[in-house]
Amino acid sequence: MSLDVGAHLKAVRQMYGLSQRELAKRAGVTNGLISLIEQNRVSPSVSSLKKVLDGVPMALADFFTLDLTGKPQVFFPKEELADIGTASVELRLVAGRLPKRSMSILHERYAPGADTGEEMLTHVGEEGGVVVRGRIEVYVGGESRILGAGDAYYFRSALPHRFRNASREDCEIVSASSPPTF
Amino acid sequence: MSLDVGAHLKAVRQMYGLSQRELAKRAGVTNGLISLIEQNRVSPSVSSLKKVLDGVPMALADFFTLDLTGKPQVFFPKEELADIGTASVELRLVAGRLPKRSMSILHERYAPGADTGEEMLTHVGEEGGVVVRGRIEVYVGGESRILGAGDAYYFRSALPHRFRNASREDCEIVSASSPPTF
DNA sequence: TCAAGCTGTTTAATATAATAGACACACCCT
DNA sequence: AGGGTGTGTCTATTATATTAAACAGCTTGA
Repeated sequence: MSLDVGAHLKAVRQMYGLSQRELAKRAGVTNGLISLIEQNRVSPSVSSLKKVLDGVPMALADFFTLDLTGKPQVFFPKEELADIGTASVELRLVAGRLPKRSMSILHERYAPGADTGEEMLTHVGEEGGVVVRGRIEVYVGGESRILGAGDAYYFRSALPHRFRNASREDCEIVSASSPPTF
Repeated sequence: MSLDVGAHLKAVRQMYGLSQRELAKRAGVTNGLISLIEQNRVSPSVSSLKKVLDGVPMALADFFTLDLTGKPQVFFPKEELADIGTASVELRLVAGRLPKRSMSILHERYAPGADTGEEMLTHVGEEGGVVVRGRIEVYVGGESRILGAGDAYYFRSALPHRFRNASREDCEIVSASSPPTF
C-alpha cells in the first residue's frame, strides 16, 4: 500500500492540471505547505490533507484507494484496433480487451481552434472514440497526445479530460460514452 | 463522507477489543495521543495515523473506506430463522435475506471452558452457525452475545471473532464457512 | 535588457501534534 | 479498608506541521 503521500498528491494534482499555488488557493493553505508535503518533508495532518484534497476535489478514501500503478491502457494506436466489421460496414473495435463495454455513439466534428474549454471535463461513466479525419489534441489524466486519423482513445470519464483542435483543418471523431451524457 | 476521525478510530479499536494503552503499545505511540485523537482534540498526521492503524492492523485506505453506518445483521434469534426443510429433514435457513451465500458446513462441539483463544480470529470469507445444544459466548466485531440452543450467528470473517463456552455443559454448533478454511 | 508573471523551493516564526507523566475513577482481591 | 491493576483523561514539555515571505529559475512580451 502506498505510503508515499507526497508523490501521490503530486500525481493527483498534476492529473488535474493544477499548480501548487492554484491548488493552495483553492484549498485555503499555503503553496509552501504543498511543496513540503510533495517532497515528504512533512507528514500532513489528516485535517490539512483533507483541506488540500477538498481543493481538487477528491475524498480522503479515494486518495488512499487510488492505485497509480498499472493504470489501464488509454491510447490505442491504429495498429492495435481489432477489425470486427463486415464487408459492407467496417467496424474497428476499440479497447477490445476491456470487458463490460456498453455505450452510445456520437459523431463529432471539431473546427480549427475548437476546444472543450480550459476547465477539464469530468463525469461518470466511460468514453472512447476514433479520429476519422484531421488531427486533435486529447488531454487525459495529466497526459496529452495528438491523435490523427485512425488513432483512438478510451478512458474512464472520471479522469479530467479535454479536446482541442490545434490544426488548420476540421477534425471528425466517432465517439461513444456510457452512460449517455447527451 | 466521514470526517469524524476520532469516533472512527474509537469504533475500529473497540471492534478489535483493544484498550487505548494496548493499541498504543502495539502502534509505538502514547496512550494519551490516542485519547486526544479519539476526542478530536488533535488531527493526527497521516504518518502517526498510519502507525496507529498498523497496530490494529488496518490499512489507511480501509480506514477511510470503512462504513460504520448500516452494519448488516449479525445475530439471528430463534424466531427469525426461516424453516425451509421438509417433513423428514428440518432445515432452518440462517440469514435468509443475505444474498450470495455459498459455504461448507461443520459440526462443532465445545467442552466446558473451551475457547478459541484470547487472540481474536480474522480471516477471509463469511461464516455462520447454529447452536444445537448447550450455551456459548460469541464475540463479533466488539459485540458479544450468549447464544443458546436454536440461536444462530452469521458474519463476515474479517470481523474479529471468538467463541467461548463459559458454561458447565458441552455445546454443539452447526457452523458453515466460505470459502472452506478446513 | 528589463519587468511581469509564472513555476517550485527554502527559511524563520508560529501554531499544533505528540510525548511523558501525573491524575481520577472503577473493579477485583485479601 | 487497603493495595494492585485496569480503564480514559489531562497538563507541561518537546517535536513537528503550517504559515508568511523571500528566493531562484524560467518564459513572455515590450
